[in-house]
Amino acid sequence: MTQHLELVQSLRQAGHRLTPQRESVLAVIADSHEHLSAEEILARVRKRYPYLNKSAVYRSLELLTELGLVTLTDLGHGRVEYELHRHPHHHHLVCRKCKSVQQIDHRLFQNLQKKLESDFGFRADLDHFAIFGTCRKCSTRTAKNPKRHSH
Amino acid sequence: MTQHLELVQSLRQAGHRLTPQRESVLAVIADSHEHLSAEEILARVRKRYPYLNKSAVYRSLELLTELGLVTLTDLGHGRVEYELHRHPHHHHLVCRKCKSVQQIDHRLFQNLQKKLESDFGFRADLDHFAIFGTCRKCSTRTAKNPKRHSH
DNA sequence: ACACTATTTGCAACTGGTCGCAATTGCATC
DNA sequence: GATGCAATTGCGACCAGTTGCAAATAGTGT
Ligand SMILES: [Mn+2]
Ligand SMILES: [Mn+2]
Ligand SMILES: [Zn+2]
Ligand SMILES: [Zn+2]
Repeated sequence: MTQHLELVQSLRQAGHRLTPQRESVLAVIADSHEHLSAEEILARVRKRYPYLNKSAVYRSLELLTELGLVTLTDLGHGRVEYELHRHPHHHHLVCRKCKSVQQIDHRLFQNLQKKLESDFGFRADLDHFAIFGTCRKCSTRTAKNPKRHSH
Repeated sequence: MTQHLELVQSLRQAGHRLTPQRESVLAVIADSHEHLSAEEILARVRKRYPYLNKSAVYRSLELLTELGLVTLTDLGHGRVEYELHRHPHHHHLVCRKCKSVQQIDHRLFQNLQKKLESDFGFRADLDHFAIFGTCRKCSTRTAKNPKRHSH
């Protein structure tokens, strides 16, 4: 597993320990190509490593996020979702009506990011944002026909 | 109270009822010039109107937000914070190190907002965003001197 | 291989926020 | 100003996530 080496290095470098809990949480996230909730991560880890506690999952996720290996966001599904932090990173447009989630490129945020740095000296962490609003389908549908939304 | 009329109109127009709970929640928010947590709102309302339930506060806040009278955001203080939705709206830069909160103008987001609409047909709700990162002070401090942060 | 200890884990209690449901009430109509 | 009823509230149970603390363990040194 290519992620394993990166994990060990990052942990060592910051003075943390490599525990089976952390290792297995990262493995589950690295193996998935969707956003995963903490509950889902816990369930998947337990298939291979049954003695894992809820707190350990949350604490591992927090650490992996600090180390930059994992990224999280609230996509409006009632719980936070986690994903491997791949480069270049991406963001999401979430429709409040049909709940669709669309991926967008980080480049759209680069102007804003530069302006915040030049105007305020503020270095914004803009990885994995969720922007809520109304998607094209739902805008046009409600404009002409006041019917119920669908996914 | 100038907000009262606006509330009554908005409620009626959308087929909602004017209850003392909703009225007093809005009054507390309108009287404050800071961000308030739900807990703080509950405490302030109870000074005048002691029989108010936690659920009623959250449900009133949800409705007032839908009606566009109130806006909320998570500024990283462990609970969501509410504020009267004044125009033009504003956003915040939150420093992860010193926890400082800085206000910025909505105009910084207008290019992004237009691009999302033109490229994806997505109408983004961009009122009252919180952007996390590192402020100027904390960037320069950690660059030259690896000391503890302050507020 | 063994001892040492600071870090990490498991657990249970707690917190902020949501939800289902029965009791209450705003408001429309007479 | 009384009646009727859908909208709203209060309440308690619940859910996702956090925290304090005692027990366990990764990693260092011998
Ligand atoms: Mn994503
Ligand atoms: Mn604000
Ligand atoms: Zn949509
Ligand atoms: Zn700072």
